[in-house]
Amino acid sequence: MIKEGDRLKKTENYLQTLNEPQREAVLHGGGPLMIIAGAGSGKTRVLTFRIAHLIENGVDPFRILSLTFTNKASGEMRQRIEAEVGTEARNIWMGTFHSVFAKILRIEARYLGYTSDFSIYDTDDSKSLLRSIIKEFNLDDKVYKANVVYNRISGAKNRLISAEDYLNNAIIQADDEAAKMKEIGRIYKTYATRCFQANAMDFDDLLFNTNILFRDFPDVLYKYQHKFQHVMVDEFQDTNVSQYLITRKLSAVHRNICVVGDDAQSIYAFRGANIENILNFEKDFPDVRTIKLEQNYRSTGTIVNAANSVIARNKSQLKKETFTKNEEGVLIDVIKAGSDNEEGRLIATAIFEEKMQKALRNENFAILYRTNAQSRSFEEALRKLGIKYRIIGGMSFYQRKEIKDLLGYLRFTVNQRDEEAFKRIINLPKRGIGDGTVAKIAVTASEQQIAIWDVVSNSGYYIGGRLAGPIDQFATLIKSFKLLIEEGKDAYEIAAHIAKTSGILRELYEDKTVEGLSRYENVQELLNGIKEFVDSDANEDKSLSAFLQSVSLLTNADEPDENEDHDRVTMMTIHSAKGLEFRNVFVVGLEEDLFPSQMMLESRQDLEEERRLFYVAITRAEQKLSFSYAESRYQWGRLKMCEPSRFLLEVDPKFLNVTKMLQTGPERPGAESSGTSFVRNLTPRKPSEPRNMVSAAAHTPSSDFSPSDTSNLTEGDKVEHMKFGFGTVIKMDINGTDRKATVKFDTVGDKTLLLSFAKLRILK
DNA sequence: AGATCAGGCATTTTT
DNA sequence: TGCCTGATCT
Repeated sequence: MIKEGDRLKKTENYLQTLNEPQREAVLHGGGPLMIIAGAGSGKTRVLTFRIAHLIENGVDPFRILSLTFTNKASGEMRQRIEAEVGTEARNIWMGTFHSVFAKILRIEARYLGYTSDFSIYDTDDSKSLLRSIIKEFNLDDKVYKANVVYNRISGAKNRLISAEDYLNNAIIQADDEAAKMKEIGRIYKTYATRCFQANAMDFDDLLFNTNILFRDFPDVLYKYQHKFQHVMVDEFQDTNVSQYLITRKLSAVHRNICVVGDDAQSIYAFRGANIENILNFEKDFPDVRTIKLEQNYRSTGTIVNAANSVIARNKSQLKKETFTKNEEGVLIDVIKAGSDNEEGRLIATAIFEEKMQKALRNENFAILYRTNAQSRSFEEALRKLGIKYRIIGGMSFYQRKEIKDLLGYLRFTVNQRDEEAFKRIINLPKRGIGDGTVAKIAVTASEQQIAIWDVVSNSGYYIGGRLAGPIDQFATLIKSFKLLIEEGKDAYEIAAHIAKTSGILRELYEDKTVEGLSRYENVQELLNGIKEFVDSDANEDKSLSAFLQSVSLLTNADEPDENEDHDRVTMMTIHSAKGLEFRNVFVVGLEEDLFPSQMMLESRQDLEEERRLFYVAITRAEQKLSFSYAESRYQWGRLKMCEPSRFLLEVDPKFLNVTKMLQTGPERPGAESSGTSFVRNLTPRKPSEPRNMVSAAAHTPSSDFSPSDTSNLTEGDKVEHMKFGFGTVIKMDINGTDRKATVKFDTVGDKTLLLSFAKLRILK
């Protein structure tokens, strides 16, 4: 326990390390406060100290609500506060909007007609439910695409528009009519009903229902309004209407609301984030104290100024002048590559050299791109140079089939009304219950007006015949799992038992392929994660239900730690890079239509948000920044010629070092070349590949490529390249047979490199 | 019920 | 190009 005297000293100590506006933000006692915090302005330090300061001045941690954007950010902040004030920090209500309000909904579920064991549907579950509704309505799924419908409904929920409101809103109906999707309202309504019947909430419901809860049950609102003496919101620029209304209501009694954000970094409008929230905050709270943190401690002068020169072009923004007292630093390298593959190689080489010259570590570097699909060429290049990397994003651990399968069992064990979990596991592993039978169960349930589980658990009565056997087995299995919950077993004990007993683990264990092994390991990894959850002191509730609630809100930024070595180059989208910083940053793929994204320009016409995204990317760099773009790129297996991005051209040229541009032209179709290769590493085709193909790898003097082929291609076969066409058919002679192949190649200087996969087929 | 195959379609970002 | 879906066969 820290003594009172020590505490005071500590406060004084950290206050001395702050600049004037930072200190004011920390010391601001009550009343609304808005902190506009530029990139790298020590925002997290201020928030941390502010909360620590409140606690040191006698505010009960239980009465502080602190909302952050990611689980990771909240975890880190909690740790830092703990370092200041000790274990009391654990009692702060801190987390993402979704996790905090899921927790509250869990406590108050009965008010809304849910049980506290409600399931949380992830995006996949939601879309799958939508697909089945669209099918049941006999609508054309090419017109009513699950994705589009989902986004429409999600957008409505984020603006607090219920299904009834949606149907009654003339403007929305006219919109849908114009888009030839006038049934969306009906779909929305059925979707909401089905979610409710399934005792399930989707991501948006967690916020939507919290609003309903606070609107319709004043007693509940009263309780939390009085409970939370201080409400803090980080990344305020990325909150949507639904989130904002919750925080406004919660802070209406004590009026101690502190929002922290940077309008220049608002990049989630596509998800309903409303930049107006930050621009209008002063209207909602006329007595707000606004503090601007404008000094950047993170980056060099060049980087800060370049970022400012970009964002200055945006019209809608608050006035703010970010500056730094750091040294000017080096110019921003601009790297021009002929192709995406060359871009990969140039960046990898640049990292390699920089690492050697400056004695840096891999973890000092980050490669930031607009879309996840761009990671491929960098992966290949880094691997070739033996540089370790990690990719954040893409297919999340929790989206893998095997993980969702086991979670499906866990969910259904906790909540037998969970329709999506049911569909997932009813025939897994295969137990002879096909689509037909599942449909029969569903029809019976709706005809008899009973729950699916009632049909399943009494299949002898409702279904009968030979189908009853396997269904009954399934029901017995689930009943035995439910028993474990009633016995009060913890999440790990139950999950481990289910993994074994359900046959999931056995099926994966018997799969000896590389993929099978890795799936098996993933399931083990999930079990480890559950064990950690149960063992952690931070979690009081160790029930399976509590675990499921927490796990469904994890994101790919919260993957289980690959504990091993941390020293890796980080690759991720710019969106995932928010809040992070790296010594050296590469912003890649700066091509028109890619960044700014063509889709964004077509659908939302919002160049400003794209520009803010660029701003976020630039300001991640501490010491050195590089931009790169390719003059041609593979997209959908096709070659595409690219223009440098308008954003790249917007950067004030005095900050740029363009001498690094490589003087090679773009890849051009028709470049002539010839050579000989020998087939090596002949591997059997994967089951998913077409029957008449065999994977093989050949070797050329300059590089590697791997053709796949039909017939009697054997190791040691001589392969002759007659001519290279770029991404076009080339003729080869293998064992006297003519083949056609698609080959990817790259031109560097005057050299032609064969780069990657070629599919060979016999020419007919 | 499950395996196989052909054809269509997609690629923006994520709590 | 490669993945997913739905139709068709066993």
